[in-house]
Amino acid sequence: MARPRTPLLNRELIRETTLRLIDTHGLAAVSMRKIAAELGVRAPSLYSHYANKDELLDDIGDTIAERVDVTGFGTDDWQSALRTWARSYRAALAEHPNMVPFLASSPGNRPGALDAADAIHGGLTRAGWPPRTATLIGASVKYIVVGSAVASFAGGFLDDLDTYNERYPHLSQAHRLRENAAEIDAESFELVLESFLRGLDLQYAAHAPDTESAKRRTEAG
Amino acid sequence: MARPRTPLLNRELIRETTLRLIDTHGLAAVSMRKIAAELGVRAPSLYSHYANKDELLDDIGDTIAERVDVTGFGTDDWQSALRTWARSYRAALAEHPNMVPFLASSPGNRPGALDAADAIHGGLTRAGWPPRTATLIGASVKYIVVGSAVASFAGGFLDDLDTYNERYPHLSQAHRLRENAAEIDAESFELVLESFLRGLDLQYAAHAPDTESAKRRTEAG
DNA sequence: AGACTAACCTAACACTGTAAGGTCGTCCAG
DNA sequence: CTGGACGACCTTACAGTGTTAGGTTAGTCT
Repeated sequence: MARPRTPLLNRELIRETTLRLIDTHGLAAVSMRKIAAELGVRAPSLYSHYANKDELLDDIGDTIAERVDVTGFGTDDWQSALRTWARSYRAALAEHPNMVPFLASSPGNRPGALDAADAIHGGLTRAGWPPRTATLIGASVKYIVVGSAVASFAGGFLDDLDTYNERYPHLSQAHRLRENAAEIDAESFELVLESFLRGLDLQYAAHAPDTESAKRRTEAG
Repeated sequence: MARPRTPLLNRELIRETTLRLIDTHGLAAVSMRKIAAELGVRAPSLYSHYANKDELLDDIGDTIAERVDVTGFGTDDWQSALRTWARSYRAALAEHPNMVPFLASSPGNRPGALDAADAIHGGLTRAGWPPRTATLIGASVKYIVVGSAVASFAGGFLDDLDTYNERYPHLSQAHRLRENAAEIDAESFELVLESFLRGLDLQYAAHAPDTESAKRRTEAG
């Protein structure tokens, strides 16, 4: 075969096929040859559409990052906006857990990420946070989201639970993991996010005293 | 050469050489052949000491994890213990940033991690937290630490800063990154950790009312 | 002394990402 | 309508990967 009448491949098709393979078989098990095979094609043909494997993975990463919602920073109060951002961010990562290691270790300078960072920083400063603090808050929430995705219980924890119950008595209560690991992950994420926001709210009064939240806190204290 | 008079290799030597190579050249650039070359030996010889590459990397991960300090859970109050744990954990990861992607994606069932989890869980329950909540708090702090290591600003962010200043006005203040990226990472980590602990403290009264912290909060409220 | 094991070696396998260059279909300029 | 450029596939091949098999010899144990 040489050039086919109608193209067999395009970026979207390659992207979706690859993501499906990653989701089902894991990141490490996916090679250019296997992607090509799944598409009924030979590996070098993929290079007509992507310069190399990293560019393909980056592109997949971009499509995942598109589902992150930062619109709240234009409309809602800063706490709600952070919540919306964090939850949609976590949901996007949790949808493709096998991509998380790649997303986490690739530098954070994908195009959408900068738009998002700008929206977040703008929203927080408009809400009264000093620019430097806005940067720190943005990084903090990112830590929480990425940490919850990377250090997930669900991402393989204990294989033979029974042996541990004797050796680690304090953990016995925490077990029956694996079945409810996803639940623990979800609850931990909510706990750390909400506790962080509450702790942050206490600090808000000092920075932006002319707001609802600050007033509430001042009256209460 | 066959078997040498005195062994050229041992696990510690291999481990430290490999870690040094990872620290200086990055995880991806380190292969069994390069490790062997650095040791004046051929790659297959390494398999006399480690079953495979993952076992070697796991061993390195264990030595890094040994520097995590969970002794506070036996002596200090729960907040101080969490702080000590989180900071020493972060410091251990920050010492070898190139190992973080591997540590993060490898399952959390290394031997030391279970001892640590047991100590943490035990300390929190003794302090009055319900077992389930203790699990969630442990996971939360882990998220913060791992997230701060993985999503680090210092781990390569912006390459050409100048172009961004025009396109992303809200970020302009956040810049001069790269040079003070490590500083932002450190401050963000402290912010998220301390805010989380403060938010958590508010919740403490409801669970364990007979403690100093709860009393303080009750009197204040 | 003889057997066994340990620690190195060489050679080789299957696999990886990717470069070079061939073939032919499509499209556009003259 | 034709010629050339380009695009999308192909085969072939290269360097590098983790790892296995099997050889050789030094040290250790009976």
